[in-house]
Parts: sequence; structure tokens; C-alpha cells
Amino acid sequence: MVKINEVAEAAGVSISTVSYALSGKRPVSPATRQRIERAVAELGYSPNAGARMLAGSRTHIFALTEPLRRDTHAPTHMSFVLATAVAARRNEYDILLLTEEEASAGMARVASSGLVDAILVLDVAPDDERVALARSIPTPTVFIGVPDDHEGLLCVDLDFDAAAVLAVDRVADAGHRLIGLIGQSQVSYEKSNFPPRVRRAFERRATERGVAHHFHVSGDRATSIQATREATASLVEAGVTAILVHAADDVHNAVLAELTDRGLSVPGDISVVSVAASFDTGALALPVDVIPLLPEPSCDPAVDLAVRSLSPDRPEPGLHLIPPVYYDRGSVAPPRDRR
Amino acid sequence: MVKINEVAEAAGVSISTVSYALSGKRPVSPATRQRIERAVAELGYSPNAGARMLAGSRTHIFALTEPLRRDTHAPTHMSFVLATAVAARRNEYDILLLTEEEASAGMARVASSGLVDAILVLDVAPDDERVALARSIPTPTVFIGVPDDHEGLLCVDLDFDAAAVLAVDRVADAGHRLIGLIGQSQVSYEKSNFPPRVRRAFERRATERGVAHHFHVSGDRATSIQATREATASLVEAGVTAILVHAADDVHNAVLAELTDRGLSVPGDISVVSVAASFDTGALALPVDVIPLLPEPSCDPAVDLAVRSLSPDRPEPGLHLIPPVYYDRGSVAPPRDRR
DNA sequence: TTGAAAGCGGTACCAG
DNA sequence: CTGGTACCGCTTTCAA
Repeated sequence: MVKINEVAEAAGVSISTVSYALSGKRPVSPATRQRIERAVAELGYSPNAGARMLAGSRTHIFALTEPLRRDTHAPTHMSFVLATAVAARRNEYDILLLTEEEASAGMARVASSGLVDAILVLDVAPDDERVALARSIPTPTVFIGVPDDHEGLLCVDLDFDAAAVLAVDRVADAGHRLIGLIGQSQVSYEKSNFPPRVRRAFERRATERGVAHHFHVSGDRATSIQATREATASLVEAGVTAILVHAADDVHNAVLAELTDRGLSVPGDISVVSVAASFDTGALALPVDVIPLLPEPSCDPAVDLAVRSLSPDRPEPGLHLIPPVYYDRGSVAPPRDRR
Repeated sequence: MVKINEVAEAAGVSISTVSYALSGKRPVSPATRQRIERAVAELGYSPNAGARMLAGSRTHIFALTEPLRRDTHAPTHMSFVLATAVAARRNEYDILLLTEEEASAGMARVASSGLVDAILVLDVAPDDERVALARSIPTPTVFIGVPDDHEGLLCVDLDFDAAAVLAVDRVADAGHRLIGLIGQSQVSYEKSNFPPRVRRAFERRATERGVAHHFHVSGDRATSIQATREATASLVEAGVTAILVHAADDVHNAVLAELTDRGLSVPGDISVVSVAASFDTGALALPVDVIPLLPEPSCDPAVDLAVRSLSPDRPEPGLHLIPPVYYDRGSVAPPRDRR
């Protein structure tokens, strides 16, 4: 493991010059900089992490806390972890994983041991215990998700309310007067922060627009297909002409399958819109209009905020809600009775 | 952030005594140890990570490299990451994530910067580029999975060969003379290390037992349901009396659905065995015999080997294959024509 | 533009 | 059983 003094000797300069040449915190003449860079490359030098943490005030590590509850949707979750890691690396940061109980206990530990420069919080619950923890430690913390009590916190997330409003407006504008929402599993509405946001905004906006509405959960993992088909059937029988879906791909397919089995066409007989889907709705049996939930638009700013929290212009606490975008795939049309 | 000298003062002892009391590397009288522990608890002391890394020879961090290819099965993968993190914490270790390109580049980086004590490798490909990397760095590396060229490497994995043999033997012993295997997606047989192991062992063992056999892949993610039903249909029409399945839950359900649709009962008409499933086959439409692929039996020993690699009795390179276990759920019976 | 040297906060050796 | 202290390898201030 080559050290900085070896680089200094090889380049014929002092240790401090090597350090400054690498950090760029002090001007170094092009000539010496060249020699140093060559020595670094030839020796394969890479500064000792521990020494850098101790001497500098930066560890170049972010913690990522994720309880990984049993009901979290693995593919979605993985894409958020991945996006966070990639964004962190772009800023020269590594990601330290804190899972399960460590998601909370570890937060306190890495904060008081100075192992990380900042903490990113995933898998946020409405009454997340990491909220109180974040307030009690000096380590900057950024939530990817919005807990109920977010006073004084830095949060980044898709604007789920706006997404639901956008979807309702779309079908309302098309003339629909009775619509339905098929949501996630029952437990998601208690343990996760965004399903209730979508549901409430859906109901509020529909009411505002004078549109009658129904809501159904999509059942637990084991029963989701069957429960979804039943929910779809009951919406159809209630006379809805448009269905919004806020769920995983298999639920979408179950909705479409039930409609198809009943001889109903999309969007001819029923309009369908996918709200905050984290998969490609173009790959479904039928392409479906979607307001996607993508990891990058949330994770990139979250990492950016974490980085900026370490700089002099530390960002103010507050909500950073990412505006939703609507993608038209042709699954919405005016209802039959209004054409 | 409280430091060791504050603890020492509070306890009325020297810095070194505090250090030894916490590390246990030198006997400390019960009385002083008490005082120190109380001071630690009261002040909420936790040793500075950077200082510990620099002074000690341990960073207390393991790297976990996982390319996270697009075809990796998220739920399975997540359970392995989780099991690894939990096992690491049991040994006072944190996990640093290295994903995508960083899975390889980061390996070299964390090795030469001394950021981690050891590296755990997930998502192993047959011709994994991390094999050469592992050989070129001094940092101990443990593979969870077995690459084709594993000379001189430390690898831990389920004994997939033995699992396939166990499954073939089970149905062969029951009297089946024509059997089928429905495997994973085509791409898995090129990019992943274990699907080919299962397939080859299946074919070899069936031949040894004088059992005729067929093999089918289960199609890509988008087409897996349809492809699986077709594969199942073609096996049935070829006259197989037992089907082994090495795939995800949705493929299992597709197999069972096709059999049911054809009026075939399990195990009355067709026996079914699940090989190396990483989900609960008891939750399927029909309970199915299984040789499970669990994360803990592989991840726990892998972390253990990583820890021991740092001790004087460094383990020898070699394969650590975890013996498979067969769980009977009543989905295997003798074939009709032999009863 | 460059160098010397004082820490950063622990660990572990050498004494007592 | 306990204390003093020389490092660990880098960052950054102070001086030149």
C-alpha cells in the first residue's frame, strides 16, 4: 500500500505539495503537478482512507438506512438503492448500508463515531423513528420520502399529491364522472409514507372536480392477483368508466386481465392510468398512460443536498417535491356515454 | 463528538486503560472497567472511526460488490444483501456497497485505500472479471457463488450440483423414467454461475440413473409466463411424469396453472420438485417439494471466512459448498403407469 | 509556489 | 494492573 511520502519522493517534492496537488486546495505549478500526477499513476497511489478521515474533516462516506421491511417491493427498492449509490459515486462518495434494526441503531452509531459525513434515509414510514434520531444527531440527514412529522427535516420525494391530481384531472378532463383507484396492499397504508398521500389526494381532487370515486386496496402479496380482480370487478359493476392504478406490475396485469375477460376494451370501454409506477407500463399486456416514479429524480437531488449540507451554504430544511410528469400511451379516452 | 480522553478523565484513568478496557486486549480490574463502562455509557462515547482505522489495523468495514445486472432477481438478491449485512454486524462489521461499474473499479479502489478489511462478492458470473481483480489485491476476498475459474479463491455457495442430484434421485427413486427440468431465462445461463451448474448436474445424474430427460428455459422476464406454459405443455406432451423447476415463483405458478388447465393433478398425474427456490414453495397454489436456496447458510459462513481471513489462522482458499436439504411437501408420487 | 511541522484520535509497545 | 507516549498517514496552518 503506497503512501503519500513515497509519491512525494518520487516526484521530488514535499508531502504537502502532493496533498495540495491532489486536493486542488492550493495552486500548484503545472510542472510539479505533472510530476506528481505521473508518480501517483505509476505507483498506483490512493490516499489511506483512515488517515484522510482523521486529518481531513470528511469521511467520503454516506450512510444509507433502509429497514427493508418484509412488505417492501424489492425491485423498486433496489432501483432506489442503485440510483443513490451511483449518484453518491458521482460525488466521490461511498455508501454504507444500514439495514433492519441497524437502520436506526446504526444511525446513532455512525453519527457518533464520525464514520459518515451524512445520512440518506430510504423506506420512510409515516411515523418513522428515524425522524427523532435525525433531529438528535449533528450528522446531516436527508429523507427520500416524507414522514408525517417532517418539521425541520430535509426531504426529497416525488410529489405524489400532484401526481394523483394530474391523473384525476386527466380523466376528469376527458369527461369521466365516476372513477376508481386501485391502490397497494392494506399494510402499505400503515407502514409506508406515500400510498396514503396518493389516496388522499385522489379523493380530495375527485371531490373538487365533482367526480364520484371509489377506492380499493389490492390485497397482500399472496392474494393480490385475486383481490385485484375482485376490486376491478366491483369497480366495473359500480359503473366506473376510468380506473387509476397505484401498484406493482402484477396488479396492473390483473386489472387488465379482468377487463379483458369481461370483454371490456381499453380505452374504448374503460380508461386506465397508472400512478407512480416504478416499472415500464409500456411492457404491460396493453400500454397504459403513466405518471412514473423514477429513482433518479429523487435520489440525485437527495445526494446533492447531502453534499451541499457539508458545504458553507448548507441548504435550509424543507420539502423538495419533484413535479410529476404524465406520459400518454393512449389508454385514456372519453367515456362511452359522452361520445 | 466525545473523545477517548474525555472518557479517561471521567473515569479517572489513563487513555490507554480506556482503550484496553474497550478492546479487551489487556486485563483490566473489574473496578476500573466498571467506571470506564459507566463513563462510556454516560458520555455516549463511540471511538472515532478514522482514528481507529489509522491506528489499528482494522477498518471494521467489509465491501460488498454487486454489479446488479438488469436480469438479477431483485427479491432473491435483496435477501442475500440483507443476510450478509446482518451477519457482518454480528461481527461488528459494516457493509460498504459497490454497485455497477464500481463493483470492479471500486474493488481496486477500496483495496488500495485500505477502506475495507475484506471484500464479499455477490452476483458472481461464470467468467467474472472480479476473479482476476481478487487475485491482484492483498485484501481478502470471499465469493458468494462459484465462478468457472476459482483456482486459489475462497468461495461459498449452495451445492447446486448436489441439489440437482437430490431432486433427480428423488423422482428416480419414485419410479419416474422420463423427467423434465424447467430452468431460468436464457440469459441466466450465460451471465450467472449457478443455473448452468443445476442444468449440467441434472442431465448428468438423470443419465447415470438411466432416466430420460428434457430441458427448457423459462423465457425472459416479459415472456416468462407464456414461455413457461409452453415449456410445460411440451414436456407433458413428450410424456414426462415429473417436472423439476429451477426458477422464480411466477414460473412455478405458471407450471402449476398449465398442469391444472390440462386437468392434470399433482402428484397424481405429474410430480413436481422445486430446485434451489429462494421463496416459500408452501405459498404456491399447490405446496411443492423443495430444496431451498436460503441466504443465511451461504452468507453466514462467507462473513465468517472474511473475518477469519484477518486472523492468524487465515483459511485456505477453496470451495465451501453448502449441502442441500430436501423438504417433502407431498408433490412427488410414483408415476401412474407404475402403480 | 513550496516546505516544515503540528495535529486529527486512537492503538499498542515499553515501563513501572 | 496501569500509565506514558511513539506512531498510524494525511490535512492544513504557518513561514519562507
